[in-house]
Amino acid sequence: MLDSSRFLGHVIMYDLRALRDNFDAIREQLGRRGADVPWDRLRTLIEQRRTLTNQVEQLRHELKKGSDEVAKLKRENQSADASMTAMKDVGERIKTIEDELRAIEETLTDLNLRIPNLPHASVPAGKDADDNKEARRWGPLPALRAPAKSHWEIGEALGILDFDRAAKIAGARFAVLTGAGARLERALINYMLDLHTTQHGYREVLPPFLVNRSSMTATGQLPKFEEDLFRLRDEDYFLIPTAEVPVTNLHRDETLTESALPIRYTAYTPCFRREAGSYGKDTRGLIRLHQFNKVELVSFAKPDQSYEELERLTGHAEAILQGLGLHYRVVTLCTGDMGFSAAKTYDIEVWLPSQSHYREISSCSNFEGFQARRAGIRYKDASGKKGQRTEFVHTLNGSGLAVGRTLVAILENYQQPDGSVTIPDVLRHYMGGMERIKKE
RNA sequence: GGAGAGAUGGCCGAGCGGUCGAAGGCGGCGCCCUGCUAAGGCGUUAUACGGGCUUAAACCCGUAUCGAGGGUUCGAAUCCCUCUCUCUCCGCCA
Repeated sequence: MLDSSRFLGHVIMYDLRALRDNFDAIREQLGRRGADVPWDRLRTLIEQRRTLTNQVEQLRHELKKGSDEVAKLKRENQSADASMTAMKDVGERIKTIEDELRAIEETLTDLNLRIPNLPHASVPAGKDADDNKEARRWGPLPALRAPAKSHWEIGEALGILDFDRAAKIAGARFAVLTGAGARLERALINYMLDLHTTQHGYREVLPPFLVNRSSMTATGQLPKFEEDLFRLRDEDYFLIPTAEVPVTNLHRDETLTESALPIRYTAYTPCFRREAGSYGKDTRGLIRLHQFNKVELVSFAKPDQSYEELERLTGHAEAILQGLGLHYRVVTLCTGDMGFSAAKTYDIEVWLPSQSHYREISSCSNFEGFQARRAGIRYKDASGKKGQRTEFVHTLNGSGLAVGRTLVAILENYQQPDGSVTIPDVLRHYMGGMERIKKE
């Protein structure tokens, strides 16, 4: 099996040739995105690498010729001392240049891995979330018969959410679900997985929740965002921040068969995030936790079909909310608000009555070839005919959905004046027929 | 955790210091033969990067790649070191 520890070698996000040929165009496009890339240094390094590579290849050619000469002379029982001395010198020159080259490639690779993806042409330009464009809304705003309570008020009153004990056993930003709350979370997971596998054509995956450094690098979490991740102290394992990481890496360093595309996976996993830098934000409730559950959708698609696939995948995530009867809207993220690896992203935002706000419950992105290049995921047609190129696939993923936030939306949108919560129809058989959650 | 074995092309498998990008087989592709099929014959069959070239293909030249990274040597698939992974046995464990 191939090992992608070779990341610090030659597999690089931006193909250096493409980067060199389109340097100014890329620089300009990423500038609008707010990328902090040391462009001039990058350009210098690329040129240096090119020069040194040429030199070293020429010398190696010389060395090869010389060594063959030595072999020939020895076979003929002639003295090869002169050639050997000359080649020793060539060998040393090669080594010197190689050392230089190695240092340059190391910095170059590191810089390169920190360059974000190029936004797709259809992405609106903008600085932050305020510049995102609403694409559509679904369903009516819920008409509540009393002032909306927050989900933590509802949940604690019902005895199904316990933040005090979560703080005791773990700390801030953790939650304990009990009784009908725990069951509702489980029901949601099953409902989502069942819908995606039976109606939307995804294959279910249950991946590892810890992954290695290569996997994190492939999907773009590393090297730039290590501080967002939980990492084991004694071994180089990271807790996954999303199932995107293990599931996309399923096909790392593989060449897929063209006719098999698109390949679609869905996975339930817990997700772990340090949430460094979000102090003071969403400190109460289930919205922002160090550990939360998510059902993820991942797709590997042919480049000319990936935007179609993005629409489809987003629709699959929306279908969950529609099934649950929850009002939501879809927004197209602007250049400044997109994640590092994405070329285009739709956020699905569900309505939360207690905040009178839409809150993100899913994020669906097309990464185009960005992750595929880092991860070495290619495809070709299986005919065995000559002349076909193996190309990088496009990868996509989206939450389908964030389970905890879905539970929040249910508690808040289906709360009743008496403090109970009605369970949406589609979940009832997963809840053993329960129709509403009442105080026990 | 302890002891041992191993990693070579799409697959199987040889090679253990030069003539090796790598024998042989299988598979794939092309042509031939054959009424069809089967069998058979001949040939061909890795990838990446750089250059020849102003665009694309073809072709040619160069370099790299035998799990990964370093080292020894004029020369490494072959020798040495480190790491990763796989397998077997023992221990531990859900």
